[in-house]
Amino acid sequence: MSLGHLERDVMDRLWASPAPMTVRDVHAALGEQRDVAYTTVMTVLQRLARKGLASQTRDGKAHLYSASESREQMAAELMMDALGDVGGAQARQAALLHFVGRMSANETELLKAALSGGSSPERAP
Amino acid sequence: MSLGHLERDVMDRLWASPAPMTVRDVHAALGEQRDVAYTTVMTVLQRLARKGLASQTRDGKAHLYSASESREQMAAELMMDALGDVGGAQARQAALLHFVGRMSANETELLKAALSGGSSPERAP
DNA sequence: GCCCATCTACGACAGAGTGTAGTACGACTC
DNA sequence: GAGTCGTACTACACTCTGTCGTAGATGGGC
Repeated sequence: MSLGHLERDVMDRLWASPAPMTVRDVHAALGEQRDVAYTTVMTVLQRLARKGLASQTRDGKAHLYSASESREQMAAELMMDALGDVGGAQARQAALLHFVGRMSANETELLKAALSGGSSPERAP
Repeated sequence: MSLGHLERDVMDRLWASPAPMTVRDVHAALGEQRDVAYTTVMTVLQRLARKGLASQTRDGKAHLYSASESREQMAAELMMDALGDVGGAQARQAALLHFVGRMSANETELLKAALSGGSSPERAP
C-alpha cells in the first residue's frame, strides 16, 4: 500500500493527533504548510478510509477520522510485507542479514532489546 | 519503489536466472505462465533498467538484462525504508517491537542468528 | 419558518505509472 | 536481396493520485 505525498501528509496529521479529527481539523493542520482546498482534504480522507488506513466515525453532522493503526504498526507491517515477498527460509535469513547489515549500531541495539522481549509493543510510546 | 504485477514477474525471472538474460529469454520464461508480446517484455525490461532495478549491458546486437540487486537486498532496502519513515528512536524501537512481534518463532531465531553476526550476507545463498 | 454556515456526496479532470502492443529500422544469415 | 532477429519509438487504455467544483442535507440563529 503505497501512499501519495498528500496522503502521507494527511496520515501524519492523523498520527500526530491524540484525538480523532474532523476534515476541518486536518485541513487547518495542513494549511500551515500546504494550501489545499477543503474538499481535497475530504477526498483524501475518504480514500484513506476506503483503503482501511483511517477509520471514519460519524459525529453528528461531521465525520471524525483517526488512523486505524499507529505509524509504528504500519511500518512493521510494511517490513513484514517486504520480508514476505522473499522466498524460502534461506532467502529470508539472507534478507535479514542484509537488513541488520544496513542498520546503525544504535538500531541494532534497539533490535536486540526488542528480541530479548523487553517491553511489549503495546506499552511502547 | 512499487512494482506492478508484470514488472514483479519479470524481476522474478531475472532473480531466478544465474546468468544475464536477453529479452527473448525472459519472454520465453514468462511464456510458460503468461501470454505477453515480446515487445511488452522489452518495454518492461527497459523500464526496470531506467528505474535502476535491472542493469542493461550490450551483447553484440542484443541487450542482456540482470537484476541490479538480489531479491534479498531489495527486501532489506524496502524494510529499511519502512523503518526510516518512522520518526525518532523511541518510535523506531516501537516499530521494531511490532516487527518482531509479528514474526514467527522460526524467523525470530533467524533474526537472532543474523544479529549475532553469524555469516555475512554476501556468503548467504 | 427561513436563511446562512457547515458538511458530505458525487463528479470531473489532469498527470504519472503500468500493461499491452504495433510499426519502423538496422544488422545478420542464406 | 529477402527473411529473421533485435532494438527504438510511439501509442493507447486503465488505475491511482492530486486537485477541486457543485449540489444537496442539516442544524442554529433571527
